[in-house]
Amino acid sequence: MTATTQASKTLAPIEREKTLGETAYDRLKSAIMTGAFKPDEKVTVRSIAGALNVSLTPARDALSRLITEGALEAKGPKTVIVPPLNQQVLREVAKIRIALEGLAAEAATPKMADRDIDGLETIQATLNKAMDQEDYATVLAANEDFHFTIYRQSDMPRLVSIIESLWLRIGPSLNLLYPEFAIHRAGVSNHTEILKGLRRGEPETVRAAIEKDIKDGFDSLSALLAKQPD
Amino acid sequence: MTATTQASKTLAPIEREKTLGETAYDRLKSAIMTGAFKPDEKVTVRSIAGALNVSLTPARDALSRLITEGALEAKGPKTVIVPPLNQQVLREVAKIRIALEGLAAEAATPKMADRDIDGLETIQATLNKAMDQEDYATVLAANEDFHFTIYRQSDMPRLVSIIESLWLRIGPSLNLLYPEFAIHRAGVSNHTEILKGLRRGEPETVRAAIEKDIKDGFDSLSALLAKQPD
DNA sequence: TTTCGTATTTTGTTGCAACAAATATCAAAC
DNA sequence: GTTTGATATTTGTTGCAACAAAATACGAAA
Repeated sequence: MTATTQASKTLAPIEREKTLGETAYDRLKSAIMTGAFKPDEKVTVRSIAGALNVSLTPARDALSRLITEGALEAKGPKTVIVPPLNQQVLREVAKIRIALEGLAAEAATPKMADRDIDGLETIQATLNKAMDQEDYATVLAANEDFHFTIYRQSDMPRLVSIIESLWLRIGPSLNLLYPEFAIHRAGVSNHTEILKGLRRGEPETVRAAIEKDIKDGFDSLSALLAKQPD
Repeated sequence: MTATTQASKTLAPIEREKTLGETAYDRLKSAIMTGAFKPDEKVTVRSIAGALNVSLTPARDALSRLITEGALEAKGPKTVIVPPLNQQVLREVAKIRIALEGLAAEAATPKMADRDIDGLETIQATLNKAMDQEDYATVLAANEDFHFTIYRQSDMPRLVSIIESLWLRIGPSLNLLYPEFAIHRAGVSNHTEILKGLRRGEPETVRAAIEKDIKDGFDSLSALLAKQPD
């Protein structure tokens, strides 16, 4: 056995430093997702560049990618905004989410090991606790964690990344409309049902519960949106 | 009635000249879709810039967006390729397509007017004729036209653009594997069934036919892929 | 107070150069 | 022939300046 073969068992591949553009993209994406920008807020290349302390190039890079993904929207020729949510967009996104997250959940179910489900229950405990403490930022983060921990087990990376872009589309408004949204505690019973289905290894049960979770969320958001001044 | 109101009925909005980056993106996308690049072929910023006669900036812009969409793939830190299709990717894309194109077709059915369906039949005639003449480039273009003419009627623009990115993912290989693929003439009877369902206004019929069309295409491609040297 | 035209400022786009890193090339040694 | 290693070339990234176009602020007129 040669040295290289031995090494290959020990050494992890060198973590390649991401490019500035990539980092800017990640940071911006996460900022949008956690509601750092309000819907309709203007986002300029120079403001991003300044905030991240990089030149125009990587900032522009990040913006352009987020626009392609639909997380940002070109309103005028020189104005990029965080797209606001209206009933029509919300309805469309909900329909797509039901189709795709249902698919992901169904595919993931047979691949979830018991320890994976244990992890999910830990996440759900975090969510519940944060809900009691009215720590809504943590609630949202835990909810996202809960869903994507399942989806990632589907072994369908392209599917997961499409779902991500859909979440990105409602993230800003979700953050804005919380805490009102949270009062309903809509998700709790659905999550319990999801966990039950996973334990039993019943893909159809999990799919149904996921679909109901999305529908409930849609109803709450839709109602809130209707009351919104605009 | 004022002059502006009259004008609004006659004047189309001024066609805003696209940016170079945008144009580069469109051109590159269409080139990929029509199989101008072979799978695994390397694509460099400078080669694109040279071919389109623009500087690095717009070319880089276009590349970066296509990578985000998954139409191109970063292999190494400095190598971008047209992603080759393997069984696993093909299977995943097929599952997503069935979910999404089924949804789009179902949503589009009640919104298709008779004249829209007439247009579809014209497209299908073009497809059949091109098939007889073994003009496969036209066959592929007509097939794409047929599907997206339906999907666009769904009035779900985000859904359509996700579907587009999925087609982009298999486009290059599809072009490569034609004409063998075409021999099966797989799509013809499915398209007939789609048209029938549309005429009758039966969303479920259309969905089923679309799903079968995708499945048949998947089977053919999968078989061809299995015989592929690589 | 509102509307409209003008001036000022802000902003995106594009090209380009410099740099570092990755890739390709090729000759020598086994 | 195959592998190794050094060298040369190609390549992506980043910052920056110049420009044109758009957004904004401002002020005058109604």
